[in-house]
Amino acid sequence: MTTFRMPADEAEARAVQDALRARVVLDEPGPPPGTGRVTGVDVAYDDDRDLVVAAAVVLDAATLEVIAESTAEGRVTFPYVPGLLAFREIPAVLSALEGLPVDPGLVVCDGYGRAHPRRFGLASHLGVLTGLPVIGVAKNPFTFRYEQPGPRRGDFTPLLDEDEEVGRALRTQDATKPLFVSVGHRTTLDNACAHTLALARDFRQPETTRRADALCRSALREAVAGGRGPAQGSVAN
DNA sequence: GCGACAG
DNA sequence: ATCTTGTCGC
Repeated sequence: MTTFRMPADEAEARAVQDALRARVVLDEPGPPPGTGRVTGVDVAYDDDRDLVVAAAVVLDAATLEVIAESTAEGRVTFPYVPGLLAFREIPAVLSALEGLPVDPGLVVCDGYGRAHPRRFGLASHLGVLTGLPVIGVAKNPFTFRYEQPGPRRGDFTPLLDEDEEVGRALRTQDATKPLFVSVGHRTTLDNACAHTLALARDFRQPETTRRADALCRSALREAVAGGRGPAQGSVAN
């Protein structure tokens, strides 16, 4: 596990991305969908109180039942800058992952992996730092181009930066807006899409993202209501 | 120079 | 991400 260093400014952050990009592993297929564990991570903010709360929720990949969950509070240490989201989210996400009592298996995060201006989005960064297989599932296409996929669940089209396929626009439910899937670390794009579809069995968003989103939001509300400073907690089933 | 821009 | 009422629908 590589240690995270907070860059002093945006130029340094971009340099870090350029340096770490070489460590991304793209020639492993990753774990097969429907087996082992899958973990969703997400982050909620209260910028006024300078508070950030991350959540990690581990699911059984076959049943989508919750196996374990963990939250971590922290202080906001980096602004939101398009292309530099990882520096805002990763410190709290790493803390939440470290609080888990079990191995996370495949990690699913909100945002991008290779679908990034420097091919090193949040999912890639998190993968390199933890060594875990990671995929990125985003709700919008950022700056990339794509053709509208077919109307049915499972239909997809390439997400393009110029002529390069950096991800896919994937329809996870009939007649809903597509999600944007890209590889983070130690997975292939085919496998990342297969996992996303398996996890989006009942809703447009993957179950991992839904659970992590709900957990970090409620943990943030509790932190604000209790007026507490940064704390951490986890539970297992 | 201006606008667009994951969460 | 976050600020927010009512409202359509299962």
